[in-house]
Amino acid sequence: MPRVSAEHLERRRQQILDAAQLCFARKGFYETSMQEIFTESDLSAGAVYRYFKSKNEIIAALAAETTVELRAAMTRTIRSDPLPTPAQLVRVIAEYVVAHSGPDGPVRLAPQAWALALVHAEAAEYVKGAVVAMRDRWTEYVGRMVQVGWLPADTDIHAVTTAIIGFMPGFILQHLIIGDPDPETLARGVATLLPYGEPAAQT
Amino acid sequence: MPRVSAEHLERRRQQILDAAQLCFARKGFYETSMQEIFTESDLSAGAVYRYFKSKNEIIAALAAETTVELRAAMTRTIRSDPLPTPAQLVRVIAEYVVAHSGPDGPVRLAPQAWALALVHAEAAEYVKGAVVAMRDRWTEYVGRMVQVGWLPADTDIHAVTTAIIGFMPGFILQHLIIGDPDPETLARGVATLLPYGEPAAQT
Amino acid sequence: MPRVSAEHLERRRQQILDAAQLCFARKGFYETSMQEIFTESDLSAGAVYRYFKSKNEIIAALAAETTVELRAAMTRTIRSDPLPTPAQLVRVIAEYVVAHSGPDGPVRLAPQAWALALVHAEAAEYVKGAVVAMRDRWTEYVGRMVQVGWLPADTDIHAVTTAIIGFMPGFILQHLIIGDPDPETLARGVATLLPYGEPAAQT
Amino acid sequence: MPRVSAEHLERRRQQILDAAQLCFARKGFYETSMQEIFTESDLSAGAVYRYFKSKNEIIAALAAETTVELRAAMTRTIRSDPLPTPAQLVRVIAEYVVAHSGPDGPVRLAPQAWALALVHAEAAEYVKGAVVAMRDRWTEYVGRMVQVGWLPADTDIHAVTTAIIGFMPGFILQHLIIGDPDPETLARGVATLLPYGEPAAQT
DNA sequence: CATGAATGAGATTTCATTCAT
DNA sequence: AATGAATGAAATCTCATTCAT
Repeated sequence: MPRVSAEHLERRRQQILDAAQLCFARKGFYETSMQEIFTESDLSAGAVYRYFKSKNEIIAALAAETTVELRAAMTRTIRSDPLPTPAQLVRVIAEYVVAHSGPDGPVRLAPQAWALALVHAEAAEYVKGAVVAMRDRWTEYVGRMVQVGWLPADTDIHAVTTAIIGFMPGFILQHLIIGDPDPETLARGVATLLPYGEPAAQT
Repeated sequence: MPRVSAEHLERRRQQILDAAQLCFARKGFYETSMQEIFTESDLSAGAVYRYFKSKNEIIAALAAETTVELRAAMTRTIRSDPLPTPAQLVRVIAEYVVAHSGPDGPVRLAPQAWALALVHAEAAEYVKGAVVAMRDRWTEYVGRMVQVGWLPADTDIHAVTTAIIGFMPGFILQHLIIGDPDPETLARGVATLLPYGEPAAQT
Repeated sequence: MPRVSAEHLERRRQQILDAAQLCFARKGFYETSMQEIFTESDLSAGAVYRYFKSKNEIIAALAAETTVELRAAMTRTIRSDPLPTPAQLVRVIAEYVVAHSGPDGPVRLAPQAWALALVHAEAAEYVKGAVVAMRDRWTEYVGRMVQVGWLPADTDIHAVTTAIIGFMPGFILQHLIIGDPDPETLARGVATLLPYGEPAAQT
Repeated sequence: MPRVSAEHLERRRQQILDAAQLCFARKGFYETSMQEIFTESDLSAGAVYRYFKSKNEIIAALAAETTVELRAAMTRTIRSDPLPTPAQLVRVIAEYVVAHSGPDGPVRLAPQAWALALVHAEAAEYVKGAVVAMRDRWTEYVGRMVQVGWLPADTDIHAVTTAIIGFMPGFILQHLIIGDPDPETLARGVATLLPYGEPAAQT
């Protein structure tokens, strides 16, 4: 069926990425064979290889695409008015994480991408890109914390970002590995530590 | 009536684990072949397989052992007197991380172990064990924060632990993937957020 | 009632053969993919397969056609008057070889066709046909050598042909593989061995 | 069965090369799959790959080894006393060729190696080496032809070598592709062309 | 106890060919 | 007539593991 539309091509690409994401979330990059991706995507080997030159290229495309949505959610949240408290922000994030951490969920790819970055020079590049992009959102947020007076005017924004960003991987790992914490708990903990804007905090 | 002493056996085991740790830190669990472990350990295939039934068993043994030292450092620190501030504590941790993040360093195994846990049911067990053990240290620390009055008496210790523990994976990932942050910066950021015990904090 | 003219069909066929010849000369029959032929010929897969049933059919068509031109050159030369000396004849051949041995040149197909003939029964047929046709020219030439008295009247023409024909593959292989000999050198060597008609030969 | 002797290793290597030679002679380099070599050699994939890093390495080893014997035969012949006539020399060669041209014979590798050299840069190196080594024997022979007075003292030995060497590939190709000529015929043809030392030649 | 040669299933990728549009 | 997306068999090579010596 040649002469197909650009949409058709894009749909196929997405079909492959969707299948790969499910497989990778379930079994990881290494233990997922290409054969499983063929099966899951209902496509033949040749078809998949028409859209992606290699397994690594699929991984790269997924890594690039996966964090986009989470970043967008963060951007929306930190730009809302009034500025959300840290507890409110991490709650949004944590809820996103919980919602996308099912057995097939894309959040499960994050730790795998981090691990891959340590071992694969090319992967390191794009994973780093995704992490830096995410950190930029946090930097923006910390900047606004200063603006609203929650942090002193002379705050080292970079330093605070370095610290505060940890809430996110901290929650992801606890949720995925231990399983227990819920957004509510995390938000309560953050509210205790950083009681900005709380009614009667830090007497 | 063993021909060789128990020490000998233990020495061999450690020799293999040391070699494996170097290899895994460099290339990851999957891209390290057993052959590389044989070479790095100066042992033959048969010898290695006498001490470990499979590659997975080596991975398991390493994943179980890797965080031992870091946990010990944490325990020492949080039990020291007077109680270190959060900034002081994360600085100790971050310095340990930096010191053990070289191309061969055991800290590089941590993200790989996290990823493995998501994909391998058996691994999930012992990685979870290590993470829980680590979290127990943080729980102890948060408890002491309440004791010294940095946090209210009615603090939800579990919730605060869930939040504060994030500083550690946050720093590990930033350091390993982006490369830039140093313990000094992290400590400054934490001190800004949690200025307990700081000379002239939060006027 | 064909929609397109016979010329059109023939033109397409030739377009494909030309492209294939370039590809095969560069990379050989096996390492040339059909895709490369599609690209080189600016035709689609479907189009090429309309004119040739298979890759083997393209190879066959080319192998059959490649030596046509060289045979024609030989025919012209050996029928010229006066009869060229062996040295003169091989010089003509060698010059043709050199002129058509560029990275794309059709002469590069000859050794590949010889190799193919050893391995592929069908190919063996038409390669043999081409070789026999070429040998017929040499037989004709040797016959004329006898006629002009360079060889005894009772010469075993078949035997001499068997021997003298070797100058051609000898030169082709040396030229393609080693690269050095030039027509001049070959002609001088042949003139030394077979000094018929040379001004002051073989005192 | 570790700790095996060097002979054992050498035997295995040869076992693989022997199997490969049979396969390649029958089906050619490209149409022989590694699986066929495994089967023919009664070895597993892993075993073969312990001795040769790749299929190309097997081809290379064979190409290097195959002409050794023929070269040795030539050397013996051209150094014998009295100096053989060209007809005698080519007869020896042709007999060797016929004896080793069976369906499995190593001579069948020669045209394949020539073709490979045109297409594979690395192969070009060692095939060229083999061809040059062979040509060196002919150069030596032509030198001796001059010494015994069959050729003038001022003969361009290189040029004559370039020409005379052709008898060999000429016979190989005719024998393998057409099938008919026998050493006897070739020798008669050469004797007619180059009647040195013949009882009553060239009246 | 130690060795390391051997196994063989399985991984990724390619490619000639087909056929719906 | 032409397109080119899709097929799926097959190819090369790797690697955890075993066991005769």
